[in-house]
Amino acid sequence: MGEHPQGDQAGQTRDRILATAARLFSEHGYESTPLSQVARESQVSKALVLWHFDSKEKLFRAALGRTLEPYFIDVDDLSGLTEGAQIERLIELFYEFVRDNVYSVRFFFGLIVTSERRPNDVVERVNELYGVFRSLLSDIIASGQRNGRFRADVDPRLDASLILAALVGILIERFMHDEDQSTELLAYLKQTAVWRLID
Amino acid sequence: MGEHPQGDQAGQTRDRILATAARLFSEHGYESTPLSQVARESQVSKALVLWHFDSKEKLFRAALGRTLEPYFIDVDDLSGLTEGAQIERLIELFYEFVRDNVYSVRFFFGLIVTSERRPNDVVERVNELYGVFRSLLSDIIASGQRNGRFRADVDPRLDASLILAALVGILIERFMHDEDQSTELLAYLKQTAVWRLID
DNA sequence: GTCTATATACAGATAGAC
DNA sequence: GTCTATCTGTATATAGAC
Repeated sequence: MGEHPQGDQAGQTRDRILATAARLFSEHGYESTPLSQVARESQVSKALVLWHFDSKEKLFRAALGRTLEPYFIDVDDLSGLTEGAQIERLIELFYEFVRDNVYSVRFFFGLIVTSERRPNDVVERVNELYGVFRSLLSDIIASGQRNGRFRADVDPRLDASLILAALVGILIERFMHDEDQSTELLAYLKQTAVWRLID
Repeated sequence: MGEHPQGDQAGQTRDRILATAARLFSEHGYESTPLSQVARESQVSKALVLWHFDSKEKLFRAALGRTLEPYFIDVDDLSGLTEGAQIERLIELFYEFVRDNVYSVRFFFGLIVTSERRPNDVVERVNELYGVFRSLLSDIIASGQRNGRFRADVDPRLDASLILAALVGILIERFMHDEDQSTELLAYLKQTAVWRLID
C-alpha cells in the first residue's frame, strides 16, 4: 500500500490526516495551507504528518486521490425514457453532482484555471468524466435523429458539447453570485436544449 | 495620487514595478510570487518595492487595478446589422476580448473560483461587464421580437444569459485543453443561437 | 528615491528520544 | 507511530546610509 507498513489498527491516524488535508487544500489551496495547520486540525504533530507522507507535495497528491473518489456519474435507468426526457435527466444529474461536490469541484476548477500545480491525472480524470457525459448526450441525440424524433440537421457531437458548455457556464455563474437565479437558467436550458432539437 | 509625492520624471520606476507585479501575479498568483521576484524583474531592490507600495498586499491591489484597465467592451457599429448579425457580432467580440486577455481573464477566474483573496471591486467590475453584455444581447433579442424577426416565445433575458453561459463554458474548455476545437464550437454556437430564435 | 544590511516570522523538513 | 527540539531556507518588512 503506502510507503510505510501499517500495524493492526490500520491507518486510522493516517486517514484522519488525509481527510483533513483534502478538506483544507480544497478550501484554501496548496500554497495557503501550511503543514502546521493540517497537523493542528488533525491533532497530531507536523513531524507525524511528514512521517506518513514524506513531503507536502506527496501529501497533496494523496489528498487529490481522496478528493477524486466520489467522482463518478451514476447513470441510472434512462432506458424507459424518450430521448428528450433522457437529455433532461442527464442535465439534472450533472447539476446534482456539482451541487453535491461544490467544494471539490470549485477546487479542481481552481487547479485547472490557475494552471500551476496541475497534476495530469486530475485533468485526465476530469476530462474522462466530461467525455463520458458528452458521449452519452451525443448518443442520445443521434438516437433521436435515427427514429425521427429529432431534426436531422444538427450535429450530435457539437450539440452535446454546447449543452455541456452551457452547463459549465451556469456553474461558473453560481460560483460568482453564490446562490442566484441559476436554477431558473438551468430549467430554461433543459427546456430549450430539447425543444431546439424537436422543431 | 499614491502614498508618496512624486518628482519630475513621474513614477517611471514605480510604474515599471507595477507592470511587473501585474504580470507576475497574473501568471503565478499571489502566494507564488515573492517580492524578491518582482524586485528582480523590475531591476530594483525589494526595499524599493515596499517603499513605493508599503506592503505586498497593497502592491497586489494596485496591480489589480492595472490589470483591469483594458477591461471594457468596444461595441462598434452594430447599427447597420440585422438582429441576427448583431448577436453573431457580439459573440465574436466576447471571444476576441477573451483571446486578447487570456492571461488576466484566467487570473480573474482563478481569483473568483478559489474564493480566497477575492476583492469586491474586482468581482463587481467583472459582474458589471457581464451585465453590460447580457443587457446588450437581451435588448437585441427583444428588438428582434418586436419587429417579428424572432419568435415570440423565448425569454430575452434568459436566452441572453444562456448564450453567455455557453460562451463562458467554451472558454473554460479552452483553458482545459489549451487550443482545441473550441473555435468550431464557437461557430456552432453563433449558428444555433440565432437559428433557434428564427424558426 | 534607492540602496545594503538586518530583523523577525514562519515555512518545510530532519534528528533522535520514547 | 508519535513526539519535542532543531535545522535551514526564504518570506515580508524595517533601519538607516547615501
